[in-house]
Amino acid sequence: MDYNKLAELLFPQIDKTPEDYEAIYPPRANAESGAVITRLGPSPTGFIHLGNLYGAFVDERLAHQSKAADGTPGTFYLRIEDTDDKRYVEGAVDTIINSLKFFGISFDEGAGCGAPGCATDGAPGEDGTPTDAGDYGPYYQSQRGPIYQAFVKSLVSQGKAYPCFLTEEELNDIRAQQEAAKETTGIYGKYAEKSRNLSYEEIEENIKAGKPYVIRLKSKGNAIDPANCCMENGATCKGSSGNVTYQNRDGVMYIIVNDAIRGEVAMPCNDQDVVILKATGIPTYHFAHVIDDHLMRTTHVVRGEEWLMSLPIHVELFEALRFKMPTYCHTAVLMKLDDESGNKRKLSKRKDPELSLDYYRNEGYHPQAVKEYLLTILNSNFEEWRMANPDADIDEFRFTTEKMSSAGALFDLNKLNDVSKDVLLKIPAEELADFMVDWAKEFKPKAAEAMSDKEYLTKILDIGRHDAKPRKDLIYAKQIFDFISYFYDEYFVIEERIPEQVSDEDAKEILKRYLETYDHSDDQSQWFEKIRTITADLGYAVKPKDYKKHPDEYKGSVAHVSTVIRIAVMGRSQSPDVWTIQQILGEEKVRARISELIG
RNA sequence: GGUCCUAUGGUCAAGCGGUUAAGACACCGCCCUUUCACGGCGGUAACCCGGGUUCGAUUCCCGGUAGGAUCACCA
Repeated sequence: MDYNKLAELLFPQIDKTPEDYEAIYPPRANAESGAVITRLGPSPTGFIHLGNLYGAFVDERLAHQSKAADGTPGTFYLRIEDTDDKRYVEGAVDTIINSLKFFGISFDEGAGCGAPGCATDGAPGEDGTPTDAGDYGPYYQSQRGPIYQAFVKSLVSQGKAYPCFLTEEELNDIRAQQEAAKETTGIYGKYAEKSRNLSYEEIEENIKAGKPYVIRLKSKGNAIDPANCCMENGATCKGSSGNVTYQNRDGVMYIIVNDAIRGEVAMPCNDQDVVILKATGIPTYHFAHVIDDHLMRTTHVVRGEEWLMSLPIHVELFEALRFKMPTYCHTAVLMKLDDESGNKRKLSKRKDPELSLDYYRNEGYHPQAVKEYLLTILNSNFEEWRMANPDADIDEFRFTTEKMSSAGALFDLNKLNDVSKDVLLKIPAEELADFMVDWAKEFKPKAAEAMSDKEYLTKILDIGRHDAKPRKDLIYAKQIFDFISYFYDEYFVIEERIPEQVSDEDAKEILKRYLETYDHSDDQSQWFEKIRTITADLGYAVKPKDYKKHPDEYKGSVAHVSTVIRIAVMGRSQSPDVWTIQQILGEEKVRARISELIG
């Protein structure tokens, strides 16, 4: 078989060679001297979830905390993996960029990153989508067809790949047969022979007949010769961290890959003649990954654990193409405890609203809090670091893949809330006020109206935050609004009953006397002194301990008296310091609310 | 089913041949306190099972078990 002739038959329109593309996309200067190049490769389904954020965060940190010899940081770029045309959703790229930007993650390069001057290609459509930026584009896989095909052509001309005309029915039959015989499914070994052994004439005939076909990799399978591949000509599989070795285990050839998160991972070599180019001329993920990450000069591939099992395919592809392998970082899957089974399971799009990034925006979690929480499950030593450096910027933390857990972490809302309390405490009240209003405008418009007085809102949010032991009761916007809603008349309601120690008559009397003696200009101790007086006059204990010790001698204590006032002014029995609240509320409102209750 | 990954309290996790097996969250109790929150102190609670290796295994090896991942012209 003349493979060159076959390649020409299959790809007559392709005139560029791999060498041409190597020249168009030269190695990156920063990566050459140690900087890390990472990428996010989402498919444009429009759904971006916590797992994406988790991965993106790893990518971003890895790239941006690395530096080349001259101090230039690494590069983090966005590549859209839209080889599956069925899944494209309009506006998805904007959604991805904006969602991540909300969490403080931005790209240096790639799809939709439109920095002026350096764009080498445009985003699809003339609909005003931002243009792409960078010298390694196109950044949409759907636009890279000729590039992939040039490499496939080269593979075919070397006899490393071949066309396959198997129909869907034939494929199904083979699978059924394999399943019945309890064999591994797929096209490999003897199942591949039929297509592998097609003569040039047969192929030509099929093509003339218009039969659809795919291009498959001619896998070396177990027959791969370790002495004669990776180790040879230093620039192939033997990657930057020297991370693939072969090992014969009882006649089965294994690859051992050094994963930056998991350490050494051993798997049998690939023996499947996987599809690399679909009938449409578009590559499969496997092929696109290998070509793109090589040509775009990615140094670290961060992706979910679900890709681990296809690593042997990628290794063989890198080998066949003589590319240097990147360092792989296979992250653990985010898990959740299933309510029904009690088992850990992958967070699911359908069942778990907290998987969606929108959930956090809806509830009004601050992006910093989510980020901080993510880091606590991402790197086991982060919490320790945070305790030692409570005020340091999160980016000062030295993130390492070694400290990442390889087991799936359970998502813990409690922990998020706890982290959030501390994060919000460090954000100035004024900024928090803006955050609240922005959130409300989007999710609770009426509340946004209520909170329109920013000065007032700022004072409210700042209550008790500057003491030696500051309050930490602000967690997320929805919760915060519930927490402070009584400051706004339109949301003020009496939610609780007066304590049972206080009779209705006493309650009225307490409020009456409170109102009579109320002086808005009293300082806190003058104000409380008056409450003590009322307390004693009506037969309640001024010291709660006295009541506790001698419950028979008093009706109740100053705590109960205070609660009555609390309910009158706040509508609830639990709140921060009453005096402070009244100062913010203003005399008019205080008097009005109490009068209202006395009737 | 094949292959791979993982296995320390309810959760996240230190540990990397000898420890009273850290810490954080949650939970419970006490203290502080006019309520709540914060804070302080204390408490309940863990090395999946069975074999080896070793003077000694949570730690190393093998086997089970359990959970997860994956077996497409989807990524």
